[in-house]
Amino acid sequence: MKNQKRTTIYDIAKKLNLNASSVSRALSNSSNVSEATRDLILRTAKELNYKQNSLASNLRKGHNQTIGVIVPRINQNFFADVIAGLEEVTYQKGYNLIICQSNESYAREVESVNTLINQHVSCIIISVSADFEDDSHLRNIIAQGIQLIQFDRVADNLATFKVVNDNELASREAVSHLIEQGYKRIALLEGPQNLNIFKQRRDGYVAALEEHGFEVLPELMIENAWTKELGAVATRKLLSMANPPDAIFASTSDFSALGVLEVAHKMGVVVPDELGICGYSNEAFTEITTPSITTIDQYSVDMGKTIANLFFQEIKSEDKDVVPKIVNIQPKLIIRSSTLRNKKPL
Amino acid sequence: MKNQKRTTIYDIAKKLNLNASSVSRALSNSSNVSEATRDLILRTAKELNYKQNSLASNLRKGHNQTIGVIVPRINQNFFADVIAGLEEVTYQKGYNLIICQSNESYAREVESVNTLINQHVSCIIISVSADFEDDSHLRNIIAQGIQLIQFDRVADNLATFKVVNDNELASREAVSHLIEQGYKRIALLEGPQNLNIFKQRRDGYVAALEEHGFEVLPELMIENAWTKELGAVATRKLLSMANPPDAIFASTSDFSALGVLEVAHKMGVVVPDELGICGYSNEAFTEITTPSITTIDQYSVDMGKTIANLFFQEIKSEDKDVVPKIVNIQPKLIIRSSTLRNKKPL
DNA sequence: TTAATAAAAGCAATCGATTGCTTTTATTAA
DNA sequence: TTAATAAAAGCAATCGATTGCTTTTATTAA
Repeated sequence: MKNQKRTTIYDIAKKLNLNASSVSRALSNSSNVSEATRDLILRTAKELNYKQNSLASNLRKGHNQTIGVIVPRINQNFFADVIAGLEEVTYQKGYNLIICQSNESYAREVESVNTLINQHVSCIIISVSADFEDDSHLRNIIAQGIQLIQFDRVADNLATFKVVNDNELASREAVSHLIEQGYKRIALLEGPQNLNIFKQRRDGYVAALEEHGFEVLPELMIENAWTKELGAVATRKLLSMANPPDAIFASTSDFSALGVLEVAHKMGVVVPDELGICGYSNEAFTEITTPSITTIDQYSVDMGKTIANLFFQEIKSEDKDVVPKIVNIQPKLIIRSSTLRNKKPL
Repeated sequence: MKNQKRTTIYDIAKKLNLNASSVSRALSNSSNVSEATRDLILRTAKELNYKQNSLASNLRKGHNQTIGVIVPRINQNFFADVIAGLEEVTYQKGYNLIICQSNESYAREVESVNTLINQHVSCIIISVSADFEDDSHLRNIIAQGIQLIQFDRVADNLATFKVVNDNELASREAVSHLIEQGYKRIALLEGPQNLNIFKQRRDGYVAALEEHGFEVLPELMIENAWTKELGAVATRKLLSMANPPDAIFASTSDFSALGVLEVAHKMGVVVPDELGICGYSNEAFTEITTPSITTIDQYSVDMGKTIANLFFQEIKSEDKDVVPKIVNIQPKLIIRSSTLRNKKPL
């Protein structure tokens, strides 16, 4: 059973007393084969259970119908959704996806890039790891003549195609909403600032506060409160302050927001009356917590589709050098109970 | 920039006035190259930014360090977790994953199988689609000399390596738990019976009832209540019966269980006092609903690792024909508030 | 019926890396 | 210093499909 020989075009050619080139042409449905021999070849191919060897074909043709994807974690909802969206489109076009996860490790990200270069993929789609250091590996992708599309977490200094969410806008809208609901002291839970998405969310937070004439208070901005646990820790600290915040924007994730909610419950702080909570990502669970959590939808599956379409429609089809382009997807604030309180007169 | 030539071993050989075979041997670190020339070659390779062409290498060597994966949906938590587990192990071994989603369509599953055969992957890991029809495409994988591992949703009649959960046991434990909590009329929400996992869960349900001397009532077994919406519809119907159930086991998914919970809330049925609810899969949200939902953990990430290890340790290493083996993973009943009521004396 | 043209099929090189075998070079033994 | 041996390097075929070019066969025009 093992290592048995597969049927090749030579087997078919031999059986029919033809040349392999005719078999190849018949199978690829190109010209210069008579109707009769084509039929014969196709029938024989089926009979011998012939399957093309894509390795050989791709090697000869000099391109590979494969796209590489590198994400921090495959089983994080946002990335799983993006990948599902990507697959949906690439499948239609007959392309395969090779998927790697960096596990938030820069070293592993670099290794994955190298593997994908070796595989001669025609495009690499990447969202960088949390401990992203420098972009030399990304530059190497371009140097090897492979298309590069960055998404979500992108390296700012590198001019490539990018598909991102307008994190600053979303953040600004979320904070503005909190202000409109009458919250006065709004805390921010932040992610690592070496990732541009978190910088942008902070920028949006600051912009909204300033826009409404609020003071920006460093003591209300907690770095690295990414997970549920860290969100909980940060909340405990914030709510124990002499002058505690009356709203917390967990700009890192909904998981962080969930940590906030649980601590509030435990400390007997009523949400949304005494504390407003806003998360980020529109995870499925935000709809079913008590109260449900206000959050930001990133249209992740659509983002995947957008990325794939960008490749097929704008990058691949062009022979001339294409000008890198940034697609900015408008995220949407989903207002739920955790921030909806009747506005009290001032 | 486009279609530029990459550095090959011939470029290196030419530059150093050597033969390509020496370059190849130096790069693969095999014998018959002097220390001096090896160093020279490695230095030059780095200098010219040489990257191996895996297509050519794999074609020549006759095997491909790639594993194909086909799942119904990439962004369904269970499958995303399994894939993450797979990737974790295959990455360590220098293997790549090509990932396809069937979108629960049999036709697409067949197509994906063919693509992966063409890619000459060394193994295909599959969980079949909901409208699985027959296993000829799977037999074809074997006929082409490619290893096949089925997981979770498997084709029973085909003897291959399989990694599954003991669905019957899990189901029996869940129903037994409900009975122990004093529930008397336990309804079952079922999935399509052409998938063996759902058949097994039904079997476990029936077995538990019979074990405890309960009657099996067909009117309490609702087919095709897979999603949250269908779970809600089924619940509405069940709770409107003259003699409604006092517990619902949503054996299809936690989403279905969530549908049950929401309808119960709306109809003013108190959970767990008047209605016990048990789901399946241990989705993240089951922990944070009110009340939290009793469910079954499938150890999905571990399952992925188990599958990958099976390939590397038992299948790949053996040269003799290996005997297919079924690995049965013990799922775990996670008891939460939705089924915990104080047992009332009969 | 012959010549001109078009269609069909074959030839051979190619994509890039690998590897069994042979030849050349370097090292050790006689 | 020469012969025997070992190490290093080169030669050439190979993996399977593709494709520009040439040759053969079939078709149409003269």
